[in-house]
Amino acid sequence: MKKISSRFSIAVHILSLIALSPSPCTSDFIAESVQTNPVIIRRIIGKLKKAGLVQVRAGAGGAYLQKGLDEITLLDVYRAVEVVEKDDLFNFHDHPNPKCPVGANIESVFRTKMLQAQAALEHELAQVTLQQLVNELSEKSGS
Amino acid sequence: MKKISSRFSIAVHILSLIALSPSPCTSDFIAESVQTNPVIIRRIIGKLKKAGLVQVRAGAGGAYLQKGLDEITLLDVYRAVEVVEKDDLFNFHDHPNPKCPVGANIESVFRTKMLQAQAALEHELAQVTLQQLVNELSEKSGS
DNA sequence: TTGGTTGAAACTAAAATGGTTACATCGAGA
DNA sequence: TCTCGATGTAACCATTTTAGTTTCAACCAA
Repeated sequence: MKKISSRFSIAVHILSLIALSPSPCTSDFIAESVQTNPVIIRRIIGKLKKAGLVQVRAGAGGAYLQKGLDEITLLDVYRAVEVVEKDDLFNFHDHPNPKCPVGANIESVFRTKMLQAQAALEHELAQVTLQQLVNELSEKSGS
Repeated sequence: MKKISSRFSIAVHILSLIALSPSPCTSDFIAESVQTNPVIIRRIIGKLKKAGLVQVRAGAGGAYLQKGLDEITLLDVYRAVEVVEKDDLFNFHDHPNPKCPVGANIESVFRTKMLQAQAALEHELAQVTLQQLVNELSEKSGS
């Protein structure tokens, strides 16, 4: 395949950093923790902003959470960074031959199964809030 | 992201075709139902063969199932076509900064959650056998 | 022996990703 | 008000993956 983009993991990293850092989080500061280019960070923050998860102080600099940590789930982040379009994790091959009994019906049958699998994945993501994640992070860095 | 390769859906198509077709399934015949190039089909059949799911008559032509329909799950197929490496659906960004409390620990915390989500997806795939899928296909094409 | 088939290599085109540079714009503080 | 740092984009580039195509040697059954 291809894996799910690292945008997702970077976005989670960014949000955790904003949540835990007392100082204002500029894209430069965040880029140093993620170890990538500040533009990459800004691009992802842009998506998080569009999803209403964070807010950015233009000019002054720094990103801030727009919701409580326990109001943001991993699914929200996953959706925000457009890891996949809704209901579209699995690629289907285009236009099977409709004259063939298998080709004519495989799509709808297979798609149903795939939607179930995808729903299971998303359900799992929806179970985890950033609050839980940050708590675990704090425990680890504390010990 | 990127979506999960259509190899997966094509592989399922191929196996269903083999299961349902009375005549021998050559890559040309299959390619016509899938509506793609025969070489694409052979490449995927090669992977299914490596996974022990099908067997091919070299020279003569035609692919045949090597296991019972109820012994093959969608997870088997998913793994066979190497949709993703094991435990690797989600991409993690490389080398976060270990000097940062978040960067140092985000990977292990996040990865745990991702493995759970991936396990949920794979569990769902493991629930569906080709037998079920073929049954549903038959019902549809019969009606 | 011949014809149809597989298996594999080599190549192409398109798309997605991650990364980089450059720059206009904004806004808070001196 | 001016300046400096930060954001938001656009434009580019290299790499990887995918899907598709052509070509051809090897194989085997009739």
